[in-house]
Amino acid sequence: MGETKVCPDCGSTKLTQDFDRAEVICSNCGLVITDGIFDTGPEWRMFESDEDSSKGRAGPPSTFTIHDKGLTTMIDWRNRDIHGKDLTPHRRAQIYRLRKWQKRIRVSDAMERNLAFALSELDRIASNMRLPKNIREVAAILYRRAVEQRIIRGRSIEGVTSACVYAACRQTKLPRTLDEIADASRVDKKEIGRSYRFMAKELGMKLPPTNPSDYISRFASELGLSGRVQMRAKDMIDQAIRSGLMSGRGPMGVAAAALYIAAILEGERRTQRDVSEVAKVTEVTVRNRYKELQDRLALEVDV
DNA sequence: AAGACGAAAGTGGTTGA
DNA sequence: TCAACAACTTTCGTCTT
Repeated sequence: MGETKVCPDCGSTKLTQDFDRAEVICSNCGLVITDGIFDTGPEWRMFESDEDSSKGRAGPPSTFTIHDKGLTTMIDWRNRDIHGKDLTPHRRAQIYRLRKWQKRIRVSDAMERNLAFALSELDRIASNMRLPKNIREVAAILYRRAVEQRIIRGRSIEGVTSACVYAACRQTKLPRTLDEIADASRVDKKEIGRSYRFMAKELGMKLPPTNPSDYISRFASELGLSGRVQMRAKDMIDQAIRSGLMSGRGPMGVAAAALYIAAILEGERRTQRDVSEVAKVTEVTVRNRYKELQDRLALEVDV
């Protein structure tokens, strides 16, 4: 690995090798560079056989308790055998070594258990929200890094996983709102936001503020609008942003308004109510943004 | 009757002292 | 830590299609 590589996504040269798997990861955006599939399956499922594993994903994972089912053997500290007799020196040395390994295994065990829970939680949230696989992968990587950086300390696992999902969505340019994620998980919006901000700082990921355009395709398909409308809406947003307007405005409101106007322009009118519903803002906000867009961009919209 | 509009008061989050 | 502030929401009455 002599040649210097560059992240194809963000252009950063800070690529790091992931520990236990032969993977190169961009430390800026979390993108996996090598095409090796990031398969979370085999590893974290550990030794607890395949029996129920974690495909069933309803409700709180029952696997949580199963993890140590009969598997965490304790080695007694007394140097006696089951009959209470003393052990031979040879035997004692052997037991000593066993204890040592027991300890070591248990340390990594705790981490693995943490990961196991977190990743199944991650999967639960992600499938709740119908997120594409690549987002889950990015989220999983972020979580791994969060664990390595000791970020979870003092924070709930669920909070951090939710934050990972949120971050992953944004990185992938398919942003979801904190509310949406809060709905899909068991953590409230506030907590997710806190965890996210902390993570962003600690992991040094710089995410640009959400671009309203990123919402367009999702909203549009939810409203059954054509590609032409989407194009038009994105154009409008680009124009507005480039001329410095719309700053400080909520991206979803902007997206909603642009979509609303574009739909009218293309003869696919939707009501303000419908648009505001998918964008999770109120009609009033749609109206306000739409007014601004209208006279700031000098659009002629015959309503 | 449904949708669009806008005023006014209320809410939660950010910012700056 | 607290108050000021802007964005956004809620509510509601009126106008338009």
